[in-house]
Amino acid sequence: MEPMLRRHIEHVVPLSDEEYAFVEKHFITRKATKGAMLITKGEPVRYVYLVIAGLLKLTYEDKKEREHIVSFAMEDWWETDYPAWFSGDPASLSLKCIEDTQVYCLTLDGYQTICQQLQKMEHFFLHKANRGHMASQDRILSFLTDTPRERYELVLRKQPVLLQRVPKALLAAYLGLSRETLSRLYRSHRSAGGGKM
Amino acid sequence: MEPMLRRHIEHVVPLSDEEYAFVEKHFITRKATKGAMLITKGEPVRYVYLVIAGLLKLTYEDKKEREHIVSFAMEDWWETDYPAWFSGDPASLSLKCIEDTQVYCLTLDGYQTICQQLQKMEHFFLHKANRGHMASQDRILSFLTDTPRERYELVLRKQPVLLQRVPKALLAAYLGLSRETLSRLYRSHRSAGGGKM
DNA sequence: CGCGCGATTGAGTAATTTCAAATCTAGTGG
DNA sequence: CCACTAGATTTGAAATTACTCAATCGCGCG
Repeated sequence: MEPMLRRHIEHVVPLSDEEYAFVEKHFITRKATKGAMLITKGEPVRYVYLVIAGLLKLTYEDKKEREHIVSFAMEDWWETDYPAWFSGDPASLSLKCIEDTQVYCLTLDGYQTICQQLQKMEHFFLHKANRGHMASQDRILSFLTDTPRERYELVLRKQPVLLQRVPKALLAAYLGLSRETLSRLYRSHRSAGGGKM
Repeated sequence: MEPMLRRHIEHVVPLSDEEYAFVEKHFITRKATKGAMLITKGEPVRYVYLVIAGLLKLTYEDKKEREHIVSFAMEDWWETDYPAWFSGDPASLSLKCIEDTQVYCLTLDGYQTICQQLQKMEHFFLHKANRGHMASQDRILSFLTDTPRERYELVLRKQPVLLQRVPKALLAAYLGLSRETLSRLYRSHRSAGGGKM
Protein backbone atom coordinates (compact mmCIF):
# COMPACT_ATOMS: atom_id res chain seq x y z
CA MET A 1 0.00 0.00 0.00
CA GLU A 2 1.08 3.56 -0.70
CA PRO A 3 2.92 5.07 2.21
CA MET A 4 1.11 7.93 3.86
CA LEU A 5 4.07 10.21 3.20
CA ARG A 6 3.80 9.81 -0.53
CA ARG A 7 0.08 10.44 -0.60
CA HIS A 8 0.58 13.46 1.60
CA ILE A 9 3.21 15.04 -0.64
CA GLU A 10 1.52 14.14 -3.91
CA HIS A 11 -1.54 15.96 -2.72
CA VAL A 12 0.51 19.04 -3.61
CA VAL A 13 3.22 17.96 -6.10
CA PRO A 14 3.53 14.79 -8.20
CA LEU A 15 6.66 12.67 -7.70
CA SER A 16 8.28 9.93 -9.76
CA ASP A 17 9.10 6.69 -7.97
CA GLU A 18 12.73 7.68 -8.04
CA GLU A 19 12.06 11.09 -6.59
CA TYR A 20 9.89 9.70 -3.87
CA ALA A 21 12.51 7.13 -2.95
CA PHE A 22 15.05 9.91 -2.59
CA VAL A 23 12.74 11.89 -0.35
CA GLU A 24 11.71 8.96 1.80
CA LYS A 25 15.32 8.08 2.53
CA HIS A 26 15.57 11.15 4.73
CA PHE A 27 12.65 10.29 6.96
CA ILE A 28 12.43 7.85 9.78
CA THR A 29 9.19 6.76 11.41
CA ARG A 30 8.52 6.50 15.08
CA LYS A 31 5.76 5.29 17.33
CA ALA A 32 5.07 6.92 20.64
CA THR A 33 2.53 6.06 23.27
CA LYS A 34 0.14 8.42 24.96
CA GLY A 35 2.05 10.68 27.30
CA ALA A 36 5.38 10.41 25.47
CA MET A 37 7.35 13.58 24.75
CA LEU A 38 8.60 14.24 21.24
CA ILE A 39 10.04 17.61 22.19
CA THR A 40 10.98 18.67 25.69
CA LYS A 41 11.40 22.27 26.77
CA GLY A 42 15.06 23.12 27.20
CA GLU A 43 16.37 20.28 25.06
CA PRO A 44 17.52 20.40 21.44
CA VAL A 45 14.94 19.80 18.71
CA ARG A 46 16.08 17.15 16.28
CA TYR A 47 13.05 16.73 14.08
CA VAL A 48 10.06 18.23 12.46
CA TYR A 49 7.24 15.71 12.71
CA LEU A 50 4.55 14.74 10.25
CA VAL A 51 1.69 13.06 12.07
CA ILE A 52 0.61 9.76 10.50
CA ALA A 53 -1.92 8.89 13.18
CA GLY A 54 -2.71 10.07 16.67
CA LEU A 55 -2.83 13.46 18.33
CA LEU A 56 -0.20 15.81 19.76
CA LYS A 57 -0.20 19.04 21.69
CA LEU A 58 2.38 21.78 21.25
CA THR A 59 2.60 23.60 24.56
CA TYR A 60 4.28 26.43 26.36
CA GLU A 61 4.67 26.60 30.10
CA ASP A 62 4.62 30.10 31.56
CA LYS A 63 6.36 31.37 34.68
CA LYS A 64 3.41 30.41 36.83
CA GLU A 65 3.70 26.85 35.51
CA ARG A 66 0.50 27.10 33.58
CA GLU A 67 0.36 25.16 30.36
CA HIS A 68 -0.80 26.92 27.20
CA ILE A 69 -1.51 25.09 23.98
CA VAL A 70 -0.14 26.66 20.83
CA SER A 71 -1.73 24.04 18.63
CA PHE A 72 -3.01 20.52 18.36
CA ALA A 73 -1.47 18.37 15.64
CA MET A 74 -3.41 15.55 14.12
CA GLU A 75 -3.19 13.44 10.98
CA ASP A 76 -1.45 15.25 8.10
CA TRP A 77 -0.09 18.04 10.28
CA TRP A 78 3.54 19.10 10.43
CA GLU A 79 4.64 20.19 13.83
CA THR A 80 7.73 21.14 15.77
CA ASP A 81 9.16 24.03 17.73
CA TYR A 82 10.15 25.79 14.54
CA PRO A 83 12.36 28.54 15.95
CA ALA A 84 14.35 25.94 17.90
CA TRP A 85 14.45 23.48 15.03
CA PHE A 86 15.75 26.07 12.60
CA SER A 87 18.22 27.69 14.95
CA GLY A 88 19.50 24.76 16.96
CA ASP A 89 18.63 26.55 20.19
CA PRO A 90 17.03 24.56 22.99
CA ALA A 91 13.26 24.22 22.74
CA SER A 92 11.03 26.73 24.45
CA LEU A 93 7.99 24.59 23.66
CA SER A 94 7.13 20.97 24.32
CA LEU A 95 5.41 18.46 22.06
CA LYS A 96 3.55 15.65 23.76
CA CYS A 97 1.30 12.77 22.72
CA ILE A 98 -2.32 13.05 23.77
CA GLU A 99 -3.00 9.70 22.10
CA ASP A 100 -0.83 6.85 20.89
CA THR A 101 0.84 8.39 17.89
CA GLN A 102 2.84 7.51 14.82
CA VAL A 103 4.98 10.11 13.08
CA TYR A 104 7.50 10.68 10.33
CA CYS A 105 10.63 12.48 11.55
CA LEU A 106 12.79 14.81 9.46
CA THR A 107 15.99 16.53 10.55
CA LEU A 108 16.94 20.03 9.49
CA ASP A 109 19.74 18.59 7.39
CA GLY A 110 17.35 16.24 5.67
CA TYR A 111 14.97 19.08 5.02
CA GLN A 112 17.67 21.24 3.51
CA THR A 113 19.03 18.42 1.37
CA ILE A 114 15.62 17.55 0.04
CA CYS A 115 14.87 21.16 -0.80
CA GLN A 116 18.21 21.64 -2.52
CA GLN A 117 17.97 18.54 -4.66
CA LEU A 118 14.33 18.71 -5.63
CA GLN A 119 12.74 22.01 -6.46
CA LYS A 120 9.38 20.30 -6.32
CA MET A 121 9.93 19.63 -2.66
CA GLU A 122 10.93 23.18 -1.94
CA HIS A 123 7.68 24.11 -3.62
CA PHE A 124 5.85 21.63 -1.43
CA PHE A 125 7.29 23.08 1.75
CA LEU A 126 6.57 26.60 0.57
CA HIS A 127 2.98 25.56 0.07
CA LYS A 128 2.82 24.11 3.57
CA ALA A 129 4.50 27.12 5.14
CA ASN A 130 2.02 29.46 3.49
CA ARG A 131 -0.87 27.37 4.76
CA GLY A 132 0.57 27.38 8.23
CA HIS A 133 1.06 31.10 8.18
CA MET A 134 -2.49 31.72 7.06
CA ALA A 135 -3.89 29.38 9.69
CA SER A 136 -1.95 31.24 12.37
CA GLN A 137 -3.20 34.61 11.18
CA ASP A 138 -6.68 33.24 11.36
CA ARG A 139 -6.18 32.23 14.93
CA ILE A 140 -4.74 35.66 15.78
CA LEU A 141 -7.77 37.25 14.23
CA SER A 142 -10.00 35.06 16.35
CA PHE A 143 -8.24 36.25 19.50
CA LEU A 144 -8.71 39.87 18.43
CA THR A 145 -12.26 39.64 17.23
CA ASP A 146 -14.05 36.95 19.18
CA THR A 147 -14.99 36.68 22.82
CA PRO A 148 -13.94 33.49 24.61
CA ARG A 149 -17.49 32.27 24.18
CA GLU A 150 -17.35 32.84 20.43
CA ARG A 151 -13.99 31.11 20.17
CA TYR A 152 -15.50 28.14 21.90
CA GLU A 153 -18.46 28.08 19.55
CA LEU A 154 -16.11 28.29 16.59
CA VAL A 155 -14.32 25.13 17.63
CA LEU A 156 -17.69 23.54 18.23
CA ARG A 157 -18.66 24.30 14.64
CA LYS A 158 -15.40 23.83 12.79
CA GLN A 159 -13.54 21.16 14.74
CA PRO A 160 -16.12 19.15 16.64
CA VAL A 161 -13.62 16.30 16.54
CA LEU A 162 -11.52 18.07 19.15
CA LEU A 163 -14.37 17.93 21.64
CA GLN A 164 -14.32 14.16 21.32
CA ARG A 165 -10.60 13.63 21.35
CA VAL A 166 -9.22 16.04 23.93
CA PRO A 167 -10.08 16.54 27.61
CA LYS A 168 -11.84 19.82 28.31
CA ALA A 169 -8.95 21.13 30.35
CA LEU A 170 -6.75 21.00 27.26
CA LEU A 171 -9.36 22.64 25.12
CA ALA A 172 -9.45 25.46 27.65
CA ALA A 173 -5.67 25.82 27.47
CA TYR A 174 -6.00 26.05 23.70
CA LEU A 175 -8.76 28.64 23.72
CA GLY A 176 -7.11 30.78 26.35
CA LEU A 177 -9.66 30.53 29.13
CA SER A 178 -10.00 28.71 32.43
CA ARG A 179 -11.48 25.22 32.64
CA GLU A 180 -14.22 26.57 34.86
CA THR A 181 -15.28 29.13 32.30
CA LEU A 182 -15.21 26.56 29.54
CA SER A 183 -17.36 24.28 31.63
CA ARG A 184 -19.92 27.02 32.12
CA LEU A 185 -20.03 27.85 28.42
CA TYR A 186 -20.43 24.17 27.71
CA ARG A 187 -23.36 23.97 30.10
CA SER A 188 -25.23 26.88 28.62
CA HIS A 189 -24.88 25.18 25.28
CA ARG A 190 -26.20 21.84 26.38
CA SER A 191 -29.46 23.38 27.55
CA ALA A 192 -29.85 25.96 24.80
CA GLY A 193 -28.96 23.55 22.02
CA GLY A 194 -31.90 21.34 22.84
CA GLY A 195 -30.22 18.12 23.80
CA LYS A 196 -32.30 15.54 25.59
CA MET A 197 -31.97 16.05 29.30
CA MET B 1 22.29 53.09 -5.85
CA GLU B 2 21.20 49.51 -5.21
CA PRO B 3 17.48 49.12 -5.35
CA MET B 4 15.93 48.22 -2.01
CA LEU B 5 14.43 45.08 -3.54
CA ARG B 6 17.80 43.66 -4.43
CA ARG B 7 19.28 44.34 -1.03
CA HIS B 8 16.24 42.81 0.56
CA ILE B 9 16.44 39.57 -1.42
CA GLU B 10 20.19 39.24 -1.26
CA HIS B 11 19.94 39.38 2.48
CA VAL B 12 18.78 35.77 2.05
CA VAL B 13 20.01 34.55 -1.33
CA PRO B 14 22.68 35.97 -3.68
CA LEU B 15 21.57 36.90 -7.19
CA SER B 16 23.49 37.56 -10.40
CA ASP B 17 22.71 40.78 -12.24
CA GLU B 18 20.86 38.78 -14.81
CA GLU B 19 18.82 36.94 -12.24
CA TYR B 20 17.95 40.12 -10.42
CA ALA B 21 16.89 41.80 -13.64
CA PHE B 22 14.55 38.90 -14.31
CA VAL B 23 13.04 39.15 -10.87
CA GLU B 24 12.67 42.91 -10.90
CA LYS B 25 10.75 42.79 -14.17
CA HIS B 26 7.81 41.32 -12.32
CA PHE B 27 7.51 44.06 -9.75
CA ILE B 28 6.05 47.49 -10.04
CA THR B 29 6.47 50.24 -7.47
CA ARG B 30 3.78 52.46 -6.14
CA LYS B 31 3.51 55.44 -3.87
CA ALA B 32 0.51 55.97 -1.67
CA THR B 33 -0.27 58.79 0.68
CA LYS B 34 -1.44 58.50 4.25
CA GLY B 35 -4.98 57.18 4.34
CA ALA B 36 -4.82 55.44 0.95
CA MET B 37 -6.13 51.89 0.67
CA LEU B 38 -3.96 49.22 -0.93
CA ILE B 39 -6.50 46.49 -0.25
CA THR B 40 -10.19 47.05 0.33
CA LYS B 41 -12.45 44.55 2.00
CA GLY B 42 -14.70 42.87 -0.54
CA GLU B 43 -12.55 43.69 -3.54
CA PRO B 44 -10.06 41.45 -5.34
CA VAL B 45 -6.46 41.42 -4.12
CA ARG B 46 -4.04 41.99 -6.97
CA TYR B 47 -0.73 42.24 -5.18
CA VAL B 48 1.42 41.20 -2.34
CA TYR B 49 3.28 44.27 -1.15
CA LEU B 50 6.84 44.73 0.02
CA VAL B 51 7.13 47.93 2.03
CA ILE B 52 10.00 50.16 0.95
CA ALA B 53 9.16 53.00 3.31
CA GLY B 54 6.20 54.03 5.39
CA LEU B 55 3.74 52.16 7.55
CA LEU B 56 0.61 50.11 6.85
CA LYS B 57 -2.08 48.45 8.90
CA LEU B 58 -3.74 45.18 7.96
CA THR B 59 -7.21 45.27 9.47
CA TYR B 60 -10.37 43.31 9.90
CA GLU B 61 -13.73 44.89 10.57
CA ASP B 62 -16.08 42.78 12.68
CA LYS B 63 -19.89 42.70 12.59
CA LYS B 64 -20.08 45.52 15.13
CA GLU B 65 -17.91 47.64 12.82
CA ARG B 66 -14.99 47.54 15.17
CA GLU B 67 -11.59 47.57 13.56
CA HIS B 68 -9.02 44.99 14.61
CA ILE B 69 -5.41 45.12 13.51
CA VAL B 70 -3.91 41.86 12.35
CA SER B 71 -0.51 43.43 11.86
CA PHE B 72 1.45 46.55 11.16
CA ALA B 73 3.76 46.43 8.16
CA MET B 74 6.83 48.58 8.02
CA GLU B 75 10.06 48.69 6.05
CA ASP B 76 11.09 45.25 4.75
CA TRP B 77 7.76 43.61 5.53
CA TRP B 78 5.70 41.65 3.02
CA GLU B 79 2.00 42.09 3.46
CA THR B 80 -1.28 41.26 1.83
CA ASP B 81 -4.50 39.41 2.51
CA TYR B 82 -2.86 36.09 1.76
CA PRO B 83 -5.92 33.85 1.61
CA ALA B 84 -7.56 36.25 -0.83
CA TRP B 85 -4.39 36.78 -2.84
CA PHE B 86 -3.78 33.09 -3.26
CA SER B 87 -7.36 32.11 -3.95
CA GLY B 88 -8.64 35.05 -5.96
CA ASP B 89 -11.55 35.48 -3.57
CA PRO B 90 -12.53 39.01 -2.51
CA ALA B 91 -10.55 40.38 0.41
CA SER B 92 -11.84 39.92 3.93
CA LEU B 93 -9.14 42.26 5.23
CA SER B 94 -8.11 45.79 4.35
CA LEU B 95 -4.65 47.26 4.00
CA LYS B 96 -4.34 50.98 4.62
CA CYS B 97 -1.52 53.52 4.84
CA ILE B 98 -0.90 55.01 8.25
CA GLU B 99 1.90 57.11 6.79
CA ASP B 100 2.91 58.10 3.29
CA THR B 101 4.17 54.84 1.91
CA GLN B 102 6.16 53.39 -0.95
CA VAL B 103 5.81 49.73 -1.91
CA TYR B 104 6.82 47.09 -4.42
CA CYS B 105 3.84 45.21 -5.85
CA LEU B 106 3.87 41.59 -7.05
CA THR B 107 0.98 39.70 -8.63
CA LEU B 108 0.30 36.04 -7.95
CA ASP B 109 1.28 35.27 -11.54
CA GLY B 110 4.55 37.10 -11.09
CA TYR B 111 5.21 35.26 -7.88
CA GLN B 112 4.57 31.88 -9.46
CA THR B 113 6.67 32.68 -12.50
CA ILE B 114 9.59 33.84 -10.42
CA CYS B 115 9.41 30.75 -8.23
CA GLN B 116 9.22 28.44 -11.22
CA GLN B 117 12.14 29.96 -13.05
CA LEU B 118 14.48 30.54 -10.15
CA GLN B 119 14.77 27.97 -7.42
CA LYS B 120 16.71 30.52 -5.41
CA MET B 121 13.63 32.68 -5.30
CA GLU B 122 11.40 29.82 -4.21
CA HIS B 123 13.94 29.33 -1.46
CA PHE B 124 13.74 33.01 -0.61
CA PHE B 125 9.97 32.94 -0.31
CA LEU B 126 10.11 29.74 1.72
CA HIS B 127 12.44 31.51 4.10
CA LYS B 128 10.07 34.45 4.38
CA ALA B 129 7.02 32.24 4.83
CA ASN B 130 8.73 30.36 7.65
CA ARG B 131 9.61 33.63 9.34
CA GLY B 132 6.08 34.86 9.00
CA HIS B 133 4.69 31.66 10.41
CA MET B 134 6.98 31.79 13.40
CA ALA B 135 6.16 35.42 14.07
CA SER B 136 2.47 34.59 14.01
CA GLN B 137 2.89 31.71 16.42
CA ASP B 138 4.73 34.05 18.70
CA ARG B 139 1.84 36.45 18.65
CA ILE B 140 -0.62 33.63 19.35
CA LEU B 141 1.49 32.59 22.29
CA SER B 142 1.40 36.12 23.60
CA PHE B 143 -2.40 36.13 23.48
CA LEU B 144 -2.49 32.83 25.37
CA THR B 145 0.15 33.60 27.93
CA ASP B 146 0.18 37.31 28.61
CA THR B 147 -2.37 39.60 30.16
CA PRO B 148 -3.28 42.70 28.18
CA ARG B 149 -0.94 44.63 30.44
CA GLU B 150 1.94 42.28 29.67
CA ARG B 151 1.23 42.45 25.97
CA TYR B 152 1.44 46.20 26.19
CA GLU B 153 4.73 46.05 28.07
CA LEU B 154 6.09 43.66 25.46
CA VAL B 155 5.49 46.15 22.68
CA LEU B 156 6.99 48.81 24.88
CA ARG B 157 10.18 46.77 25.18
CA LYS B 158 10.44 45.17 21.77
CA GLN B 159 8.88 47.68 19.39
CA PRO B 160 9.06 51.07 21.05
CA VAL B 161 9.01 52.50 17.54
CA LEU B 162 5.32 51.68 17.28
CA LEU B 163 4.54 53.95 20.21
CA GLN B 164 6.05 56.82 18.27
CA ARG B 165 4.58 56.09 14.88
CA VAL B 166 1.10 54.86 15.71
CA PRO B 167 -1.83 56.61 17.40
CA LYS B 168 -2.78 54.94 20.68
CA ALA B 169 -6.18 53.90 19.39
CA LEU B 170 -4.52 51.78 16.72
CA LEU B 171 -2.14 50.23 19.18
CA ALA B 172 -5.15 49.21 21.25
CA ALA B 173 -6.77 47.61 18.21
CA TYR B 174 -3.54 45.69 17.67
CA LEU B 175 -3.21 44.50 21.25
CA GLY B 176 -6.84 43.52 21.53
CA LEU B 177 -7.97 45.92 24.24
CA SER B 178 -9.99 49.12 24.44
CA ARG B 179 -8.36 52.52 24.08
CA GLU B 180 -9.48 53.37 27.59
CA THR B 181 -7.74 50.36 29.07
CA LEU B 182 -4.59 51.11 27.10
CA SER B 183 -4.66 54.66 28.32
CA ARG B 184 -4.83 53.50 31.93
CA LEU B 185 -1.96 51.06 31.46
CA TYR B 186 0.01 53.82 29.85
CA ARG B 187 -0.64 56.11 32.79
CA SER B 188 0.45 53.60 35.41
CA HIS B 189 3.68 53.25 33.48
CA ARG B 190 4.40 56.93 33.25
CA SER B 191 4.35 57.25 37.01
CA ALA B 192 6.04 53.94 37.81
CA GLY B 193 8.71 54.31 35.15
CA GLY B 194 10.00 57.53 36.68
CA GLY B 195 9.62 59.92 33.79
CA LYS B 196 9.82 63.63 34.53
CA MET B 197 6.30 64.93 35.12
C1' DC C 1 -10.63 82.59 20.34
C1' DG C 2 -12.95 78.42 19.21
C1' DC C 3 -13.20 74.15 16.69
C1' DG C 4 -11.88 69.25 16.25
C1' DC C 5 -9.50 65.24 17.26
C1' DG C 6 -6.96 62.24 20.07
C1' DA C 7 -6.21 61.02 24.72
C1' DT C 8 -7.71 60.73 29.39
C1' DT C 9 -10.74 60.12 33.37
C1' DG C 10 -14.78 58.51 36.11
C1' DA C 11 -18.58 55.49 37.28
C1' DG C 12 -21.20 51.62 36.68
C1' DT C 13 -21.61 47.06 34.38
C1' DA C 14 -20.41 42.66 32.38
C1' DA C 15 -17.39 38.93 31.97
C1' DT C 16 -13.75 36.00 33.57
C1' DT C 17 -10.74 34.32 37.11
C1' DT C 18 -9.64 32.25 41.37
C1' DC C 19 -10.10 29.17 45.07
C1' DA C 20 -12.61 25.74 47.28
C1' DA C 21 -15.81 22.22 47.44
C1' DA C 22 -18.96 18.95 45.38
C1' DT C 23 -19.95 15.70 41.74
C1' DC C 24 -19.18 12.52 38.23
C1' DT C 25 -16.72 8.66 35.67
C1' DA C 26 -13.89 4.93 34.47
C1' DG C 27 -11.07 1.46 36.00
C1' DT C 28 -9.57 -1.83 39.87
C1' DG C 29 -9.90 -5.25 43.26
C1' DG C 30 -12.79 -7.77 46.43
C1' DC D 1 -22.02 -6.82 41.52
C1' DC D 2 -20.29 -3.47 44.75
C1' DA D 3 -16.89 -0.52 47.01
C1' DC D 4 -13.11 2.52 46.22
C1' DT D 5 -9.80 5.60 44.19
C1' DA D 6 -7.78 8.94 40.89
C1' DG D 7 -8.72 12.07 37.61
C1' DA D 8 -11.79 14.99 35.16
C1' DT D 9 -15.67 17.98 35.30
C1' DT D 10 -18.91 20.90 37.41
C1' DT D 11 -20.70 24.24 40.66
C1' DG D 12 -20.68 28.21 43.91
C1' DA D 13 -19.29 32.70 45.60
C1' DA D 14 -16.11 36.39 45.97
C1' DA D 15 -12.62 39.13 43.81
C1' DT D 16 -10.43 40.97 39.51
C1' DT D 17 -10.22 42.86 35.36
C1' DA D 18 -11.62 44.90 31.32
C1' DC D 19 -15.49 47.03 28.98
C1' DT D 20 -18.92 50.60 27.91
C1' DC D 21 -20.63 55.04 27.89
C1' DA D 22 -20.32 59.66 28.87
C1' DA D 23 -17.82 63.63 30.05
C1' DT D 24 -13.53 66.18 30.27
C1' DC D 25 -8.96 67.51 29.00
C1' DG D 26 -5.07 69.16 25.89
C1' DC D 27 -3.27 70.79 21.97
C1' DG D 28 -2.59 72.29 17.15
C1' DC D 29 -4.63 75.03 13.58
C1' DG D 30 -7.56 78.21 11.16
